[in-house]
Amino acid sequence: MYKLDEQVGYILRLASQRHATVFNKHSDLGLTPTQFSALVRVAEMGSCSQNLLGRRTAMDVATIKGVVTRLKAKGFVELGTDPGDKRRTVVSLTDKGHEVIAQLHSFGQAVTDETLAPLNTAERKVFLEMLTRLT
Amino acid sequence: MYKLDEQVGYILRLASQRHATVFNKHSDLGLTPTQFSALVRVAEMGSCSQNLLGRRTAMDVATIKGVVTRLKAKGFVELGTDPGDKRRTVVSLTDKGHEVIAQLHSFGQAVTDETLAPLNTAERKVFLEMLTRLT
DNA sequence: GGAGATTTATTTGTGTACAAACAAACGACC
DNA sequence: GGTCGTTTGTTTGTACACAAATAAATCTCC
Repeated sequence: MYKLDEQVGYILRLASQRHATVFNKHSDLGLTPTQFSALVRVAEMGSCSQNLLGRRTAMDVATIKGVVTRLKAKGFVELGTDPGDKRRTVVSLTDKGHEVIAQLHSFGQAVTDETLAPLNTAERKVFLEMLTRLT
Repeated sequence: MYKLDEQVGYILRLASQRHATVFNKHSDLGLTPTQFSALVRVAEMGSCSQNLLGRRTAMDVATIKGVVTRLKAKGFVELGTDPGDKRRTVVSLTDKGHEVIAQLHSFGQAVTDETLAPLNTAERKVFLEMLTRLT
């Protein structure tokens, strides 16, 4: 018998909502989970095109446009044009962006730890490995 | 060293996106995952208030209002007022809604099976049990 | 150097997701 | 029956999430 509560898609939504709650509880830089991901990824990459950033953070071109716009408005990134290709918008961190990266890493680790709190260390490893196979 | 690709929140987003892709690939009634959940839940409950439906599908009051509006526009549900409490909007299935429920159950099962395809039967059980503990 | 395919980005539209403000209705208490 | 707290629902606003249409720019081929 079909039960909504046992469907992986439905449970994924509930788990994501709880993760969002944990994220918002800890958040103090006014960033959303999506903005956080984009910012952390720009820091990893040093600077990159908007399109590549979207692809490296699993965001649609329209979505990353909005996220980058808001990160710029918040002063964490600055935009430029690629001298070698006028189509490209180059995204890089501002000084302010650089300053908060270490704090974002700590914050992100705390969110992950609290989200995974119901699982022990061995379970976390198994769970993340399986979840990753579903992506 | 902090890695975005290893954070549970980020991986949950990727898994949800893949699930959405699987859902859209199979979908032929023009329903979104959220509308599907709401419709299947109304069928389970026989009829219920909009507020209860929202709570039983983990949707905010503003969100369930929109979802119910669209399900009504698509002809799957009808709305009424609770004679015992004028505040309440009662949501129930139309004939059309009743007609598609068996099909929705099959479709939902297919989506779940395909989403979980990278895991074997034993792994699925373990995974769903752990995922449920994170909700 | 012109044509055509592809890439990058913007814009518009639809559908969530949720916070917050607001209003009608209900029930408990006096 | 009036007050107050709570419940249910609507509306507005912000932030995604993504499809589709559009345009500028690039690259390849002729």
